[in-house]
Amino acid sequence: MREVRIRDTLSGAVQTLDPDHEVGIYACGPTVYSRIHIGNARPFVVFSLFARFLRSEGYKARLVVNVTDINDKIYTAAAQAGEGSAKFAEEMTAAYVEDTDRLGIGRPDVEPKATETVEGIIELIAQLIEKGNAYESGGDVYFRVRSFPDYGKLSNRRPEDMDQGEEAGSASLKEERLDFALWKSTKEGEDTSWGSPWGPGRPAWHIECSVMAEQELGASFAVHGGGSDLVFPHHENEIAQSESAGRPFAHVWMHNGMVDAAGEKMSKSEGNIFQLKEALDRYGREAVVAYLISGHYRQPLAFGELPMEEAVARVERLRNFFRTQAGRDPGGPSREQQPGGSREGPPGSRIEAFRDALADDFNTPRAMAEVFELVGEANRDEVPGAAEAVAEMLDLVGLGSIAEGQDDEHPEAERLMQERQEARAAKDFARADEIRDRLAEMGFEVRDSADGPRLVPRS
RNA sequence: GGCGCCCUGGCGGAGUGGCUACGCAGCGGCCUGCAAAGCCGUUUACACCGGUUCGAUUCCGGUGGGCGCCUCCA
Repeated sequence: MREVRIRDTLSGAVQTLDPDHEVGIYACGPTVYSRIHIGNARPFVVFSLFARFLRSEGYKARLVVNVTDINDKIYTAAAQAGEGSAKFAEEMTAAYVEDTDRLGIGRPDVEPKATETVEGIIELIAQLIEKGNAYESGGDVYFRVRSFPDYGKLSNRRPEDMDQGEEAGSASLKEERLDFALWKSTKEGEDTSWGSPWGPGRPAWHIECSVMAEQELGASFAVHGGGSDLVFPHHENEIAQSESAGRPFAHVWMHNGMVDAAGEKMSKSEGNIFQLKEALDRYGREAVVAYLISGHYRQPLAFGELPMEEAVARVERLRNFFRTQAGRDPGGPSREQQPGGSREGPPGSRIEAFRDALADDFNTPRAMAEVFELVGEANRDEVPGAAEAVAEMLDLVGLGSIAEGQDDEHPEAERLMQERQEARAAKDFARADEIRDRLAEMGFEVRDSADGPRLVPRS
């Protein structure tokens, strides 16, 4: 079991995870008011793979990714679509599950929904009112920011600095403009509503995460994650809510950087979104995952045609590696190598370095460099166990499927390839090339090698 | 205005106080009937100016540029 270090947004320092306790990870999922885009997919991939890595190291990990299915934007989007908001949210949740399923990296352990957490939310709000950290006002409930002295500690800002400018709304029910809503009374045109001590209404934005995190992971858990755009106000407010109620919150805060398009953050309000579904259709799941792990999770990641084509090319290089390895090493002499066996030779030491990189603030690009180092070594000279080692590493980052042979049987193509071999033997190259063109039309590329020709499906 | 992050070879993107990251693309070569795949090579890479140091791309200070958050947002 490796020591795993993560850079913590709250302390600004690198923190080591406690190997003796379950590593509870709560990562903020999407608000389901439209199909998710690649930017939304980044935290899903990062935290899923992080949990997978921890387990492979022998940690007990539990990953919770919520779905926020109560929100102003859902009402708006549902109305535009001419649907009931409950039905609309259900459809968008299903689309989210469908899209993320296609990434092929499994599902989080738990995926709680705000709509199923309302009871616990009301309880927490009541508790905050009782302790003087929140107040009811005209059917709404607000958090009294000044009652929490630590407010601003996560995003490193002082309430005084924020308390500038004019109050936007004229008829605010808040005591102070910094206060934020915990509960909103039902407004005209809103078609879902829950009963509460403050009248019919619904939870506001941040409170659901405080409750869901604690319900699934306990009062004090290891890692809270999400996009860096959530640091303020969302995560700051979660801390305020939970800690004011005397409930210790997350130990480490782990934030992923934004995916941006043409130098600008990709966001629904910017209108520069690229849907995950579209990316999967166009480039394939491996390329999408390979793209998302191509930069360090904390850094911004540029999206575009070029980076995606590069991801496709990387995946293709890996695929070619397995194809030649399969031809070279049919019996698999190193198949008997047990995990944890020899780590001295090239394959073993690469795996060690790969895992070291992931343990060091989940450095996926450094880890992938080890994969490509080994691929290069094994392409140059025979390295026993290389294919297995590369497969093992790729599996850890959700790319294990690349190692699985996908060359389908195709009798007609096989026959043509044989015919071409005969033509080549007879030095009838015109005929051979003609057959190659026909195979190309059928979607196959022919690669000649010392071991004979091979059919490769064109990607 | 406040807080934070970033500026690496043609492009993407790691990293380090002195040692080839890696990937993609181009060019040249090897292999091949041709091609593909693969392999080899590819000419001072670390924004600028100071400082610390035997030595800085790596630490400190400043200048310039970019980005994120401060309002819904992964």
